Amino acid sequence: MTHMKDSGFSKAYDPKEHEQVIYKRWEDSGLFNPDNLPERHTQPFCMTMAPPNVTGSLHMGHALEYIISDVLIRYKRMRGYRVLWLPGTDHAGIATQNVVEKELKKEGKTRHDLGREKFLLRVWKWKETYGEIILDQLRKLGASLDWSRTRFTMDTAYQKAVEMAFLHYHQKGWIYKGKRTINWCSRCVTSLSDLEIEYREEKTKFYYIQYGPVIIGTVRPETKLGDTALAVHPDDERYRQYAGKEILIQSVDPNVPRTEAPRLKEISIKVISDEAANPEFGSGVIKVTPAHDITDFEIKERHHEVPVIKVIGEDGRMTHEAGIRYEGMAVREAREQIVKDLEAIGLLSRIEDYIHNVAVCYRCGTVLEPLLSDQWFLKMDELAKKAREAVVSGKVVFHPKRWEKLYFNWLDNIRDWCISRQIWWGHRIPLEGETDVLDTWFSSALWPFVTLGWPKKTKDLATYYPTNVLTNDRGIINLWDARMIFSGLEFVNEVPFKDLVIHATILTSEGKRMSKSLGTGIDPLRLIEKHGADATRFGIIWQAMGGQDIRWAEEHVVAGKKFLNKIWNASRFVLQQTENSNIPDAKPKTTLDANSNIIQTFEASRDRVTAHIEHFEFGQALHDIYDFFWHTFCDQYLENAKHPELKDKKETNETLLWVLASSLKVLHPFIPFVTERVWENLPKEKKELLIIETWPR
RNA sequence: GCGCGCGUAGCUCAGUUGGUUAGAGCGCUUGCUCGACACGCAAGAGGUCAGAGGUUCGAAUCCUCUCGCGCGCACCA
Repeated sequence: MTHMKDSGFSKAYDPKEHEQVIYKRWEDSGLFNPDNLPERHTQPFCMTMAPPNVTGSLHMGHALEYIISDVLIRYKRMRGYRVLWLPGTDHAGIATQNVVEKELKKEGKTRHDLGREKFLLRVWKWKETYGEIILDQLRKLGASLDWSRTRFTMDTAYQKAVEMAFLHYHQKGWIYKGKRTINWCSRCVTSLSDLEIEYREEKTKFYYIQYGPVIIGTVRPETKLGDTALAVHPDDERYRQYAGKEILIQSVDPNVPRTEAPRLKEISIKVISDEAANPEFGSGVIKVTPAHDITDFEIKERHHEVPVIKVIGEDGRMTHEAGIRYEGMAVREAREQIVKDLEAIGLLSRIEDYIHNVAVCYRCGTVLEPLLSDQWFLKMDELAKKAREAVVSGKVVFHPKRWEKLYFNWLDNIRDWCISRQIWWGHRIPLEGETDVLDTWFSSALWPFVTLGWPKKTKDLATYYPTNVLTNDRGIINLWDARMIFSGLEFVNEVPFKDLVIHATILTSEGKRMSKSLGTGIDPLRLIEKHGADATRFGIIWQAMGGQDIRWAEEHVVAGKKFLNKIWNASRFVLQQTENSNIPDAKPKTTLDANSNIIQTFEASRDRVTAHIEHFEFGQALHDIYDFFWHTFCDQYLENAKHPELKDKKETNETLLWVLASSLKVLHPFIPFVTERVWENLPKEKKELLIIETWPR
C-alpha cells in the first residue's frame, strides 16, 4: 500500500481537489505553447479557435465545440505533432455595441449623449473588464490553448490587417459604394447582410387593395406610398392588355392633412412585365416598391424606367416623401392609418388572416425594414468561385459531407456582400471621409491567417498555415466558414483549414434550441461546479455521436463522474497489486493467456479509438475506451488478476501497469484531469506530464 | 414548394458495406457490506426497430409511399 499512502490516494475521486491544480501545472509547464514542446514534436498541427464574442460567457455550444477541439488537440499532441491551438476573442460589432448601449440605458443615456469617442472608450473599457472572462472559463474546461498567442479582432495588428484587406479589395475594384435596398434594423440603426437575418413566423393581415382595374394583395399597405410600378408575369393572359402601359388608378391622396377626411387622387402608374410576378399567388399582379423591398429593387434594376421613392426612413418612420398625411408616423401606425383611409374611400376590397415569415435582426430580434440606402459592397462573383472550387476540389473537406449543400446553395445564389454598418464599434472603413464601420464578419473572415501574423510573413504563418481543422456549428457555415475560405485563398493563396467539422447542436431535453432569454439553457459552468470538468467533458462527448443534434441529458455527466471514480479505484488496486514494479517501457512479454488477451484486447480498442478520433467521431471513440476499461479491464481482467494463477507474477504486474498506463493515455484527451492525476502516481522513471506522453503503440 | 436529417428498450442514444438470441448509459427488479471501487459487483426484466407496401434465401439496415419532428433554401406582392 505504499504507493497509495505516499500519494494520498483516497477512496473516492474528488475532482475539486485536483482540477485547478493540474491546469496550473500544465500552464506552468509551457507545453501548450508549441515552441516549448520537446524536439520530437516535429510536424505542425494547428487549429485557430473560433473566437467567442467579448459579450458572452460560456454556453453549451461553446462547451461542446471547445471540448471536442481539445480532444483532437490533446490527441495530436500525444501523437507527436507540434500542436498549436490559438485562442482569442471577437469584438462582435453589433452584439457588443448593443450590450454597452443597454448598460448606458440604465443610466438614462444613449450613445449619442456620449458621442462617438467617449462611447468607444466605454466599449473598450467593457471589453477590458469582460473580454477575458470567457477565456478563463475555457481554462476551467481544461482547454489546452496557447495563451501566449491570444488575439483579439481589434488589437492593433489586427486593425492594420483589416485595413490592408479592405484596401486590397478596393484596389482590385471589388469594393463599391451604391444605393441599394438592403435589410435595415431600425433598432440597431444599421444595415445587415443577407446572412444576418432570421425569420420568424407572424400572424398578420393580408389586405386586398383596388388599383384601378386590378386588385393587389399585400401585408404592407403602407409601402403603397412608395409604389412606382405594377408588375405582371409576361405569360399571364389576364393582364396582357396592361403590360407595358401606363394606367390610371384611384389612390388615397397622401397630402391631405391628417385632420381632414381622406380624399381620392387619380394617379398614373406603369405596368411592367417581369417574371418575379407569380400568376399563382394572390391576384397575380404585384406592386413594385423598389425602396422597401429587395425583390422589388431587383425588378427596378431590370427595368430602369421605374423610379424609386423612399417613404420609410432609417428611424423606421414615414418620410416627407410619404406625404404630409403620414410623415413622421411609425410604420405600424402608418399601416393602420392607410388601411382606415383606404376603407373610407372604398379602395379596400377585403382583409384576410395571413401567416408568413418576417425577417428579423439576428442580434436583437427587431422586424427588419428593407430600405434604400447608401452602402459599401464587396463583389462576390470571383470570391464565391474560389470558395466553391476549394470544396469541389477537396482542398477543404466537410464532415459530415452533406453540409456542403448548404454551402454551395449560398455560393450559387450569392449577392454582393453589404460590408458597411452604421454602428460605431468596429473597424472603420479606411477611406477619407467615411464614418461607417465594417461588418464584424469581414474581420472574422481573416482570423486564421491574421492570428498567425498576416500581413507579415511570420514564422508562425509559414509553419501553421493552412491550419488543419476547424470545427463549428452549422449556423455559421456561410456567415464565417465560407468567408474564411475565400479570404484565405485571396490573401494567402491557400485555404484556411483542410477539414471542416460541423458539430452537433445541443438542444434542450425537449428538443428545442437552448435560449438564454427563455431560460432554457444549461450552464456548463454549473455542470463543472457540480460534477467537475472531466465529468462534464465526458457527458458532452458521450452524447456527441456524429453530427446529429443532441437532446441534452445530464445523466451522462453523472455517468462520467462514476467512471472517473472507477478509474481512480482501479488504479489504486493496480498500484496495490504491483508494489515495487515500474511501468515497463515496452509492451510486456507474456506467456499466460489472460495477460496476452488483455493486451490484445486493449490494442484492438486503442486502434478503434484512434480511427474514430481521426474520423472526428469523438463520441464513438469515448464509448470504445470506456467499454474496454470498465467492462474488460476492470470487470474481467482485474478480477482474474486476483486469482493465484496470475497474482504476484512478474508478467502480471507488468501487464497490469502497462495496460493501465496505456489506457490512461488513450483516455487522456477526453478526461485530461483525472488521467494526469493518476499518471502522477504511477511508478516510472523519467516520467513526463501525461499531456506530452506518446500515444500508446 | 424544393432539399437535408431524424423517428430503435421508460429516458438519452449506438447499430459500419443487409446475415446467428438488436446493443450502451441512465432508470427499474433481485441478490450481494468477499479488502480497488455501494460513484460498486453479480444476475435480470424491458424493444411488432414510426406505419404500409416492395426487393431478397434473409431488412432496423436497400426501394416506394404515408405520418410525425427538426433544419436549410425558396415563397412571404
